[in-house]
Amino acid sequence: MAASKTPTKHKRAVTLRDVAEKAGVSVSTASRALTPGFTRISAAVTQRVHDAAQSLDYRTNYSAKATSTGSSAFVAIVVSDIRDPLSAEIAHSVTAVATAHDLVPMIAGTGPRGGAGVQVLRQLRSVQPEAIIIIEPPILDYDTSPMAEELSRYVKEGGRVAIVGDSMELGAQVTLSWQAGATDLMSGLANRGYSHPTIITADGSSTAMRRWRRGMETGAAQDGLDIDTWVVPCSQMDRDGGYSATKQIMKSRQSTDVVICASDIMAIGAMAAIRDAGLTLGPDVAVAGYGNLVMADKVLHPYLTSVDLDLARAGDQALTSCLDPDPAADPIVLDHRIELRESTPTRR
Amino acid sequence: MAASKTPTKHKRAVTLRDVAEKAGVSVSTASRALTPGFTRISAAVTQRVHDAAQSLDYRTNYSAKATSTGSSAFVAIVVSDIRDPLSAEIAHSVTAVATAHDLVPMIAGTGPRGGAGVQVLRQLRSVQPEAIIIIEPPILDYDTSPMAEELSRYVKEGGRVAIVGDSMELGAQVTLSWQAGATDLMSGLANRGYSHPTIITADGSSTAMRRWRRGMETGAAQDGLDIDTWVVPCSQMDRDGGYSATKQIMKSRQSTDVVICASDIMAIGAMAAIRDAGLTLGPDVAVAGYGNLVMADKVLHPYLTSVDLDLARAGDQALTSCLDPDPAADPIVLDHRIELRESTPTRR
DNA sequence: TTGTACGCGTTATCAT
DNA sequence: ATGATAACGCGTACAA
Repeated sequence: MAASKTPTKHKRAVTLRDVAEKAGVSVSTASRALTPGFTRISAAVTQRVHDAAQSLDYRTNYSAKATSTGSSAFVAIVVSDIRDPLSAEIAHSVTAVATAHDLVPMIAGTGPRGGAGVQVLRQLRSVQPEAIIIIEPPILDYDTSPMAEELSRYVKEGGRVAIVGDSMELGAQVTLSWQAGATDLMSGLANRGYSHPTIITADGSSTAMRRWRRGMETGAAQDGLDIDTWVVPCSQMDRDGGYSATKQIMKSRQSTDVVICASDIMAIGAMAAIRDAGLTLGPDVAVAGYGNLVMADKVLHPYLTSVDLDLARAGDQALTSCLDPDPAADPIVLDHRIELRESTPTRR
Repeated sequence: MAASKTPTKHKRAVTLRDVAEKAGVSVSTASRALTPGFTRISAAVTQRVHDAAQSLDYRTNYSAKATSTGSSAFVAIVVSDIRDPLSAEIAHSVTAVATAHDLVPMIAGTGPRGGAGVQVLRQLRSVQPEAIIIIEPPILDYDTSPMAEELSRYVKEGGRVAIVGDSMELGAQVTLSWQAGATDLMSGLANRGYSHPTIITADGSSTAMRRWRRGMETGAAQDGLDIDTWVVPCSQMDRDGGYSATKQIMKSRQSTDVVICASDIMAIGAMAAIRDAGLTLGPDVAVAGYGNLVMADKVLHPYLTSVDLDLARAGDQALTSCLDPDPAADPIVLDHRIELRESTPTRR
């Protein structure tokens, strides 16, 4: 917690004044020559200044620029844990877009259950980034209102905010396709001949999970199917949770012909449970996941039926729409793409 | 590539001047009152200033502070791809330590093959962070000298650098236990009765892979074992690469009793190949991985024999040692822990 | 087209 | 112990 004892005194880096002197012009002329959009300046001088800058290896001092202009060239990305593959995928797309816009991405983590969230946001407010992008995990097991309050202060100061998730009504909203994707997946499975689906979802007040479940129900209703639901605790949305849930499902609901998991990781556990029970994956009981994570893809490729959530566009949309001067009132719902693969073969 | 067209003009946030006015003191007094280490100031004034700051919800402007002091409270983390689980794990530990030191972590990606690395570093140089931490992937399939050159400029300006990896001789060095860990793993397997190991490694000039291979050879020599080596292209260090390599190994080298993969992901593929060949994993042919990734652990827990590389400490070591005023000359080699699990059962 | 002068918010130096 | 004032590096209105 203590501030670092000996803040490094940087040796004076090359400054704009140095460039100006070397080019034989005033500082302001040098500044203008190096500003891309500037026209009223002679080509000769522009060239001289650029040459000087290059030979001195000059870099603009962002801090100074920020104090001068009031805007900072930073974009802050807040995740709960960067190690979470889904968060990482979205964060990656934000960084890519940010870099393309000459913005410097910063990443901060709130820690488990969003514990350090408020502290992190306070720190970020000191940095005055152009925008703060909040990436929420699909399972949100904590209260987001303290963070929302801190964010609203940032907004009052003119900051832009985008939320990838559903918990806060603040700034630009980008939500993954939890509902429509679920409906389409269910329809797709019905088309492949499945009639007794059991879905594994999570308890708690997660909006994403609620939507997912509703989407599944809608899809089932469209095709006149009954749907069995198995609920696991939020903390069990991993391989082990999927494994034990599936094991019990196969004991208690033997008519089940497909297990649909709310995450790919759980689906991996489900597949293991089916194999360990001596059943054949697919013909006996099929498995579908949700999210189409690169990681799961790497592990199981090309095998697990899943729903691609277009995560790469999530970051793009979030950053673009919250930097957009016109505030798009409605939440942006991302696309999805059903990926029917070998884990759910067509049923005769 | 274009700069964002309309840099947001932030409304004037609360400034130190506002706080000073509200507290009825001068700006400099307010500044001192809010600086933790300051003594020569009356308790009453300190209290008034803190109250004013709190009621106005004042936040220090880091940019202004940076222009004034010349040091910036930032730590930059450079990875090639944040989605890589190994990089993410290390980056996570850096962010945790950085936050504890009141430093703001920034993450930037170099893109595939380090393509945007130089550009990113140039941008970071504009930010003048306290330190830049480079996290290299174990398989380095590109030339790092352009980045090294850019980094050396940063160092000349007084910046601190740490490299988690082996490719650059610059700043503080932290290297994962590629060699000793490999030796220990091989010994551990020999103890469990394995006598015909085949290792799957990657070609190219990766230092990490070279060390790993040497470590394996050392371990094998200690126990008087012969070692078979299978080399795959760098680009094939994934599940599919492990799968097809193992398939061919089992055809051509039927005496193999354990396949040791240079990564957990490849090991997952290897396990699938063994099963698909109708063999029993373990008794017929065993499999070991390397890295003990959380991800692989989640997918296979508690199953795959692997070597834990103490990634959580990597970030800590990197940041701490490069901020340390005394430059530790020797590279820091991290610990490892052999995890012998069910995928390599004791052989009778 | 170019230079002068001032402001951004903060810390550091010198008085008092 | 406190306050006035000068820096820090850069952008920019204004003047030339």
